[in-house]
Amino acid sequence: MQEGAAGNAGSGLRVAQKVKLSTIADALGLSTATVSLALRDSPLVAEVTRERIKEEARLSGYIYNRRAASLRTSRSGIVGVCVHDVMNPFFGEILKSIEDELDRHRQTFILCNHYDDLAKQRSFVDTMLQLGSDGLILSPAIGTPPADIRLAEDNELPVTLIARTIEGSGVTGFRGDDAYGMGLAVDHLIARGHRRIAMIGGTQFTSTGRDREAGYLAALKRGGIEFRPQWRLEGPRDRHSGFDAASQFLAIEDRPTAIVCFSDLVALGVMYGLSRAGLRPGHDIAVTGYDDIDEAAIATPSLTTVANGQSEVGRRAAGALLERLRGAEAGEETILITPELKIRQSSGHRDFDS
Amino acid sequence: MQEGAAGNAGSGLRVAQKVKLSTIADALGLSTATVSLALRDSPLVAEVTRERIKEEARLSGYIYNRRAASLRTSRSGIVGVCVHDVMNPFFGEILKSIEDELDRHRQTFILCNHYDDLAKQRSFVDTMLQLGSDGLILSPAIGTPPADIRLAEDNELPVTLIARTIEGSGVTGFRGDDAYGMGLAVDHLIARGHRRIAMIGGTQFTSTGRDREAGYLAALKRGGIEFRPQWRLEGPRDRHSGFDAASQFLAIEDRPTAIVCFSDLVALGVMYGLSRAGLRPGHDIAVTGYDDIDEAAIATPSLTTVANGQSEVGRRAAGALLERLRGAEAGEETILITPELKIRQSSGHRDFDS
DNA sequence: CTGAAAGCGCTTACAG
DNA sequence: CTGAAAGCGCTTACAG
Repeated sequence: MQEGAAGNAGSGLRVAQKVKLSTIADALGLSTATVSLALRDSPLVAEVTRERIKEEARLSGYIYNRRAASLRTSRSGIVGVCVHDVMNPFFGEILKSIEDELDRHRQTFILCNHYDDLAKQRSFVDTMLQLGSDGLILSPAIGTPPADIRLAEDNELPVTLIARTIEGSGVTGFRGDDAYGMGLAVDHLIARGHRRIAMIGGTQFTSTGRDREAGYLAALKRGGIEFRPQWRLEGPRDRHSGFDAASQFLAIEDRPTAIVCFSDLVALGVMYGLSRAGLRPGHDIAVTGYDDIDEAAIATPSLTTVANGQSEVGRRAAGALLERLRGAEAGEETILITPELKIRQSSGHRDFDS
Repeated sequence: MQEGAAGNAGSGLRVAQKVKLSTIADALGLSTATVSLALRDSPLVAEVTRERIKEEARLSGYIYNRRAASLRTSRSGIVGVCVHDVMNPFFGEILKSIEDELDRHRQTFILCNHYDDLAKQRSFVDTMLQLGSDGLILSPAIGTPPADIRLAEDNELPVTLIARTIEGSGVTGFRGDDAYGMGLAVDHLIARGHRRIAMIGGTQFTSTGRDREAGYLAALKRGGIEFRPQWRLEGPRDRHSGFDAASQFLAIEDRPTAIVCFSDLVALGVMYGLSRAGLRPGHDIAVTGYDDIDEAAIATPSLTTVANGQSEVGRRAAGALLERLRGAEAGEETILITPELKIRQSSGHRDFDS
C-alpha cells in the first residue's frame, strides 16, 4: 500500500526510522527549506535556529542523502580516478597526491584499475557518467581512442589525463618528459664509459613506452653509439617480468655492460634476476631505473634512477581538474614535468671497462 | 526563470540536450514507464518495442541516471572498500579478488585508504552512508571502536571485516590464522637449529600484530627457548621501516641468528638493510616474511614466508557481503583462513650453528 | 502489453 | 529570517 512511507515516526525519536530533513523540520516546527539551509551553514538562517537544527540533526542521527541532493543540484562531489594499477607504486605515489588535493576540497574520490582493458575503462567512465561524477582523472588504457575521452567531455564530465596522453583528445594532460629523462640515464652511463647499453621493458603502445625508447635511442646516437636491435628487450612493465627478462638479457651475444630499464619496478626485478644468476648489479653490470619510487633509495644496491615528479603530476592534475569544476575552460596542452637523474649505487661507483 | 527545464528539445535529436527517459518516451510516443522497463530488459515489454527503445536510447546518447534510480529504489550498486593502504601488496592482492567478485555481480566498488587515521575512516563511512552504498568491506583502522561499525550497520550499511577484526563489532570477519601461521615460521627456524630468533615489526594495536607476536612467543616456548625482550623489535610495518630496523637488529647483543618478520614487506626491507651492512640473508642470517606476496618468490634470496590466503580472504569477504545484500543474516564470527609455510632461500639452505 | 500518477529526499527561486 | 511549492530523473504499484 504505502510502500515508500518510511515516515515521520514522531518528534524526538532516537530510533532508526530513517531520519530525513522533514523529520527534523517536523520535530522543530520548521520547514525543510530552513533545515536544509541551516545544515549547510547558510547565513540566511538565524544563528539560534541553526544551532537548534544542528543539535536535532545530531541527536536524531540524521544522514544527509547525497543522491537526493545531487539529483537536484547536479553536483555530486565525486571525482573518479582510473589508472592501470594502483598497486604499482608509481601510480600509488601519484594517487596519494591527488588524494591530498581532492581531500582538501572535500571531493570524494573513486578509484579504479583498468589493467589496460578498454572495456573495463569504458565501464568505469560509464559509471562515473551515471553517478553524475564531477570529473575524471585518467591514465588512459592502451589503445584508448580520443572518442572515449570526448564522450565523457560531451556529457559534462571533465577529464584530465595523467602519466599517459592521447593524441587529439583535446584535454589537458600531465606527465614527465620521458624522452628527456631517459636521455639523462643513458648519458650518465655513457659518461661512465659504457658503450653497450641495453634497454629492458616498455611497449610501443603507450606514450611513455615510445618516449622513453626514443630518449634511449637519441642518447645513444648523441654518444656516437650505434644501436643494435638485440639490445632492446621490449615488454616488461612490472617486477616479475623484469625478473624474467634478466635471463634473456644474459643470453645476448656480446653482452651489454649496462641496462636502462623502463621503470624502477622493472629494474628491481632485473636486479633480482641478475643476482640470482650470480652477478652483482652495480658492480658487474650497471642498472638504472625510472620513476624514483620510494623503494629505489633503500634497494641494495640502491637504484640509480630518474625522478619523475609523481607528486607534482598528481597535484597539478588534481588542481587543473578542480579549476575546471570552478568553471575554467579546458586546456588542450600536455604539460611536461622535467625529470631529474638520481645517481646511486646500481650504476656503479667507478668506471667500467666496456 | 525555468532553471531546471533542460527539456525535451525535440524528437530525434542527436545533440546533447540531456537525454532522459522522457526524451526517449516522447520521441517514440511511449510512456517513461515503458521505456524504463524496456531498458532493464523487462519481459513485460513487447520484444519489438523493447528493441525500438534500445535503439533510440543508443542513437540519442542516453545516459542512465543512477542517482535518480537509486533515490527511488534505495539500491545504489555501490560497495565501499576501505583498507590501510592499497599500495601495500598484501591489501592489493586482497582487493584484486574482491574486485573480481564484485565485478561479476555488477557492483561498482569504491576504494579508500584510511592510513590508520580514524577520522579519515569515519569520513569514508559517512560518505558511503550518504551515497546509499549497499555495503562496506573494511580492514578497520587502529583503534576503531565497535560503535563505528554499528553506526553503519544501524543505518542499513552491512559491513564485512577483512584482515583485522574487532572485538564486539558483531559482524563477520575474514582473516588468516596469524598466531598459527607465525608459529609455522618459528618452528621451521627452530628445526633448522636456530635458538636465538628475533621478531621484527608489527604493533600491539592491531589483531594481526598481537596474534603474530603471540604465535612467535608460543613457538619459542614450544621449542624450549626462553624469550629475551631485546629480540623483539616492534613497530615496522613497511619496507622502509624494515630497512631501518636492520641496523637496530645488528646492534642487539648476543645477536640472534634468525629473524621472523611481521610481513614480507618488512622482511624485504630488512634484507635490503642486512645486505647493505654486508651480511647475506639466507646465509649469514635467516629471515622469514609473512603474506607470500608476489615478490617473495622472485626476491633474491627468495623469501621464506607464510602464505596468508589473500585471495581467499578477498573472495570470501566479498561473497559474504553479497550474500547479505541478497538478504542473508549477518554472521558474527571471525573466519580464520589457515596459512601455509613456503620454504625458500632466505631461511637458509642448511643448518646454522647457533 | 502500455500509461498515468505518485514519490524517493533533497534544493531553489519566490513570497512574505 | 522563514515557508510553500516545484522539480531533479527515475521506478513502482495500479489500471486498463
